[in-house]
Amino acid sequence: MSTSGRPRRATIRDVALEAGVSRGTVSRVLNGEPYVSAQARAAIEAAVAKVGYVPNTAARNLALQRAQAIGFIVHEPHELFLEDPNIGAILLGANRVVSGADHQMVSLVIDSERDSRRVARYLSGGFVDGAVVVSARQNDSLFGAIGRLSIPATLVGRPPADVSVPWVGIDNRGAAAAITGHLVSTGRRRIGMIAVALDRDSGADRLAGFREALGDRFDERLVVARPLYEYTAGRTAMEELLERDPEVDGVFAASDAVAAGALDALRAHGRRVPEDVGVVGFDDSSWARRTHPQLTTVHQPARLLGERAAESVLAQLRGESPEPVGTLLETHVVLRGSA
Amino acid sequence: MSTSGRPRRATIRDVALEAGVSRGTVSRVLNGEPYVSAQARAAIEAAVAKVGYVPNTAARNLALQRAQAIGFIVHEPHELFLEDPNIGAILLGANRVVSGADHQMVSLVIDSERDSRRVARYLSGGFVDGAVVVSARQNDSLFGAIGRLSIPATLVGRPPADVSVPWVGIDNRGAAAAITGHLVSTGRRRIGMIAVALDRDSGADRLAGFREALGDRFDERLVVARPLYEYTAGRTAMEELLERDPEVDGVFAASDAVAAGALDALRAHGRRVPEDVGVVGFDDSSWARRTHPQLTTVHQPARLLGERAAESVLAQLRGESPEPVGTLLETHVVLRGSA
DNA sequence: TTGTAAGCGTTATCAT
DNA sequence: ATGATAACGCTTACAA
Repeated sequence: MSTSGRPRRATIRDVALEAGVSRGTVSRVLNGEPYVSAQARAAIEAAVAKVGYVPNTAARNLALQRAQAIGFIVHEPHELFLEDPNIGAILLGANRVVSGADHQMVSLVIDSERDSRRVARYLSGGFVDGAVVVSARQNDSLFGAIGRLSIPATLVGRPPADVSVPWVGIDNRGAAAAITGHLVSTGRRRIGMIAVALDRDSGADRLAGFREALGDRFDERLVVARPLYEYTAGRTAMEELLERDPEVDGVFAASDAVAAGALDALRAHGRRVPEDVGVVGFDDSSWARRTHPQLTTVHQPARLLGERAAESVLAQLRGESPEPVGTLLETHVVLRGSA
Repeated sequence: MSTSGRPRRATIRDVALEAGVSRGTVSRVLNGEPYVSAQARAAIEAAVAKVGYVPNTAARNLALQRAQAIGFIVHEPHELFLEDPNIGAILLGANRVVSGADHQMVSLVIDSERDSRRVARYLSGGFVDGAVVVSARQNDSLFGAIGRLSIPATLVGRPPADVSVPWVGIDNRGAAAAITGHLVSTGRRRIGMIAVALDRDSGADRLAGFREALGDRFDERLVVARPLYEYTAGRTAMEELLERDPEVDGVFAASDAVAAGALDALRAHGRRVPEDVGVVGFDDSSWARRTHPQLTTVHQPARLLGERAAESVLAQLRGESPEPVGTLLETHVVLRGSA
């Protein structure tokens, strides 16, 4: 009388038994190696089907010392991971090249200290061979983990000065200066900014570009800051801006989602856009075409950023370019109705 | 003269050597087990730090026969995975309970036959202990894989009749009937529908509910179908509807994103909402509050769906409730300005 | 062409 | 309280 638990999953051993060959031969067939008799191959294939064999990847990874998987790590509140079309496009691009290389991309979202530890643990296994890291904070504990594991990683966005790791990004500062310049050149005199995520390179650099473009005209009372790139942040920040100075006639919002919020706040206060105040955004995300009027904004090649980052990780995996190096991708201003 | 490759990662063995104890003791300390001398513990902790030990999860999973990870599988074009706020909310909910149970959630997106195979392979490893499956098609090859692996899985949405697997969902048909009823009861006479994703239970059921609510008044010329829940689908479908019958005074769009598109198409054709035509959506997603006017729609507890699905998988992992069973969550109509 | 056996890094049982 | 040692399922020399 045997107590039967949940049916054990078939292993190579079972296949070998069934086919009347050794495990080594089974493994060879499974991996499409040459030097196996047609006879053995047929028997093994039949046996695989019969016992319902599926390979155990954990064991395989352990033996092979690799996982055929790349992590896509986002350090961002979950809400934003979903709302932010930029991250989405980056993910899309990365996934395209990762699957093209026949690796599996696994997305991991970090939203707390606990998450951070769990992800570090996850990375430490043979679970992923490398990682694309998005929207890390300037002082992210993740950097420590990645360094310790010495696992190939590439950042999207510029890393803090003291960590050296390959990265791809855009010239946030230059782009911000360019679009602010558009506001200036179209005659706006009292220009404010809704600055966001100043704890990240993107946020800080966009503010720097704004300041640079305005020169003497820069008035720090006209910049209001928010922690996250969100629609509602745009609404409330715009309210605050109008309170501080009802005469503002130009606004640079640090992202399109934020600009959309600003637009609605302006409408609520009876301001016409672009007649009374010109508004510009950043990203050229799907938000930009859904506002009324549509947004003048900075086009950022988000998808391409993802592709490049993934390619960089794969290259590192192949042992190429060991030294960290940053790549800047081009941006450009796209003119629509809002300014 | 030794050729030195990339530095090998430290193992338990290295720690044991360094600390002058056996591997067994190290393992015990690492797993916080009792019955270890303070002395040994201290020595081991020092050694761990010194050699920079990080555990190998693949080996651990192999030995333990579990991965502490749950897959979140979305069968959807990547673009939509990002745009669809519903999926986002489901993911959020699932992730909340998965991380709460100290498991890692890994998201896998299927967008091609090749992806499908790769994901099946991935699942087959010791990589995930179970899976939450979202937006599967009625004849999804994934079902085969999951059945073969006999890995605990729970669907979000009703599975096809011939597969028996636990699921959570909403009464799409009843909800669609209810919101269509609102259109009827507010005096709309020529009511059309923009039906979407008829190859999935949600899409088909919403159409069924619409038909049911209209009874004799149902006119199949007034329903135009689209494959995916997208904003642009709403725009073009609304155009088509206006062409087919310029007199339509009510529209049920199968999702809020689609309704938003319809709204913009109506505006472009000089129709006022809700004066000339009433529009209702489905989901009560973030879209619903960003349109002008805001949408009257069906509230669907997306986040809760994700939580329940994840809980169900965890329960199965604990060996509970072996037999498949479906759960329906409540929805309700929320009235805003669009109808 | 095929079988044998030694790893891969953990955990867990059983002595001690 | 701790040390051996046998799994876990797979790959891969090396022998035959």
